[in-house]
Amino acid sequence: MTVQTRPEPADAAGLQLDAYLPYRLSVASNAVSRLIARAYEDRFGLTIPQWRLVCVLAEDGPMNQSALVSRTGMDKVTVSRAAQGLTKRHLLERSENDRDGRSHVVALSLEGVRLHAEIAPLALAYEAALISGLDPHEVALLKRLLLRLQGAAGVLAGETPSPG
Amino acid sequence: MTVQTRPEPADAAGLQLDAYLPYRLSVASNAVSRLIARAYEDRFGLTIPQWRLVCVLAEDGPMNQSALVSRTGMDKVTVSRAAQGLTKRHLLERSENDRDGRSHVVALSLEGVRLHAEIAPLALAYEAALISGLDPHEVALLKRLLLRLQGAAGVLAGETPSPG
DNA sequence: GGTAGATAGTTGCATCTGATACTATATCGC
DNA sequence: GCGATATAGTATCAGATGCAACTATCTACC
Repeated sequence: MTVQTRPEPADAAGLQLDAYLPYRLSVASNAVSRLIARAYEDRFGLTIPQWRLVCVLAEDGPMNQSALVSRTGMDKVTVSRAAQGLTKRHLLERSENDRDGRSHVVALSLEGVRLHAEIAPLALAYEAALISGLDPHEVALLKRLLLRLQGAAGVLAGETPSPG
Repeated sequence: MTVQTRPEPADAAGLQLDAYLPYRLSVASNAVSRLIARAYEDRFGLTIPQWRLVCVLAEDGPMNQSALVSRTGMDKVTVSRAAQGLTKRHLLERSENDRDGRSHVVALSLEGVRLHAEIAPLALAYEAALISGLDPHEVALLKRLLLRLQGAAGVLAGETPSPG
């Protein structure tokens, strides 16, 4: 019953895992994410979702959680939990939104701003190390292509096309 | 205490999440993975790790699990569980390795080969849809860059540099 | 040839993740 | 204003993931 498939069936001849884009993408992303996640976790006790919230709030200023959801593309549950964790550490502050009793406005605290300023150079250093030796315009193209893939995946999944 | 950070601290000025490569990579990979995972799960009841094992075994023929680990880069626990799931569905067969009592040789069953031949065209169609409209040599470059990033991440994480 | 350390693979556990269900508030239509 | 529906956010549960510990076997060295 066991089959020695050196020569694979004709139908499947075109498929090689190593050259399969979703595979390459996933493996590369996992490697990079693991690296980054470990750095933030070990040195600052931050998860990736938490770090993303900090970044967005530092860039764009206070907003409510649903704005964070659409801004980061993360699940609302993920955002909620990340915000809770950060609030517990007083890196975030949540104030009542008097225009809408359901939502709260989330903002970085002074300490949160300080942490962001501390991590940002490290984050940039990691990026620089990852792309060292690459042509800058190759990097730009890479980012464009990633956005493109993200958009295509969203469309194929039946989402309303938002990115790309 | 709450801080309105429209103009961010100078240190962090260079960091924009949207342009941050690890972020772009993660978001794109998640979007693509979700799409693919759902397709395989819904239509064939396969997880991504299971599908990878099927691919590798179809390409390279029978091998033991540790070979699958190094070939796919997945954790040995992930490989073990994926192999168990596939074996339960009789898509895989495991035979004793008389040269080494610890390991078993894992091979696709006839049914597994059939399933692979059935899914492969779908997998290729997804890839084609994702990259439609892209210049083929851009795609080639993309794959090269992803390998490069994977290798750089591994090196930075202190692994012995294997890929790239 | 027997013991120490390496390797193959599994199990247990702690964590992360996302889908679903739920509460509270807001908005729309009448 | 009042009821139906939508939205903000949280809680709960199921599944995936990976690390660490474990068992079994193999290899090396004395």
